[in-house]
Amino acid sequence: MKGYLWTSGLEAARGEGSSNGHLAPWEAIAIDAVGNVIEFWGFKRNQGRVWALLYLRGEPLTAGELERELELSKGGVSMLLRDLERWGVIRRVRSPQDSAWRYAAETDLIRMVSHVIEEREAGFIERIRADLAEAHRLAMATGSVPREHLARLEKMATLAEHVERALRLFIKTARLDVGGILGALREDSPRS
Amino acid sequence: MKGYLWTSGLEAARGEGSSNGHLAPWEAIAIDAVGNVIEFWGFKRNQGRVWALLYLRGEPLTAGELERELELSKGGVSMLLRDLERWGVIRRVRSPQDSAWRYAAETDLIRMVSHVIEEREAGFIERIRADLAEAHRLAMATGSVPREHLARLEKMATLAEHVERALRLFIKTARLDVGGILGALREDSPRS
DNA sequence: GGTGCAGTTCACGCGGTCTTGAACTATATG
DNA sequence: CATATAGTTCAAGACCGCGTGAACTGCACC
Repeated sequence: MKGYLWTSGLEAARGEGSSNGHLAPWEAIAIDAVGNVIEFWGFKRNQGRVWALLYLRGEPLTAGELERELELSKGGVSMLLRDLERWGVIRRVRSPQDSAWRYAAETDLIRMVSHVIEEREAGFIERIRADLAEAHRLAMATGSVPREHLARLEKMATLAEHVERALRLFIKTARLDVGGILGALREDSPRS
Repeated sequence: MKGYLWTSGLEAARGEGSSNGHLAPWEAIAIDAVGNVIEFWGFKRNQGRVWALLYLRGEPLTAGELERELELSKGGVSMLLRDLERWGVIRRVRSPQDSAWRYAAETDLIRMVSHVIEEREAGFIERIRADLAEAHRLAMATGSVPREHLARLEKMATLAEHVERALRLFIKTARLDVGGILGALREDSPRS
């Protein structure tokens, strides 16, 4: 399994073929670890795995390669790449003579996560607030709602506000904290 | 964390007339809102709903009442109460002459959430770290792994550390922040 | 126009999670 | 001890999201 029709000049230099369709064991482990983290954060596991592979390899890969290495379907890869690109975590690069797109990992995975979570959470909180407000309105309109019941509802709303604040603060600090190591992920010394 | 798109509680409450026991529309909305939050945090939606009803009502309810009001099954209520009680968010109280237990909401919902999340996250991070370490070990043992690949793997590990730190910090601050309003949930001041 | 390949879209099926409902245990009461 | 009611457990099934694979589009080159 050495010769590839589709990888002619570019890869020839790194002859040792580890990419015949299954990952090196250590890669598999690391990639799955990232997949788990990403899943924990509410994304798809395979989104994380795709990013991880691209990042670990360092060089842009084609959709076909991702498909083979990660054992995913064509359609699946397409959708995953779509999402990742829209979120700005991977970059589409046109390869010189090859007719296929290639994808490269951006280093700001975290910024994506925090950004998307921030948006998601914004809409989320928004809805909660709206619902609680509506509940309050209805309760008032009803008229016959005991005073302390209303009071508890109001307290609930303030609780929501506080939780919201805590969440926002977290995202902000996470951004800052992690932002500090963005440089660490970046290729500071491209000596290859 | 799968459903950050739920059908708005506003309509949900109006749809099905009142075949339920006697859950006021405004209660339904507020309760569902809490359920959504709780679900967002990785728990079961109905755990949040149960707590919310108990909290809003202010007085202890029996399992049967919960079953009726929230339209849940007997078995389901049993399991939900079990979890909630173990986490210390509700309290089992013996009622004077009635032969059934009653359950009352504790006010430290958040402490539970942060506590459980903390534990969950601790084990989670632990495993990620172990996985990455293992990947690194394997990669080293393999011998033929390019240096920059190894370097990226290491960077990944440090990223993980930073994320971990950010998470811990979040939980801590959330605890503190929310702790401040525990008093607000308690039965003293009607207004925030 | 035709062939081949890259990429996209989407209905379906699989797998995992939550809920149900019934069988079971526990406890009280006459 | 028989009966009733409260509470628990668990297999079966409802439910839902994800990935698959096939049909489709688009593009390039012959």
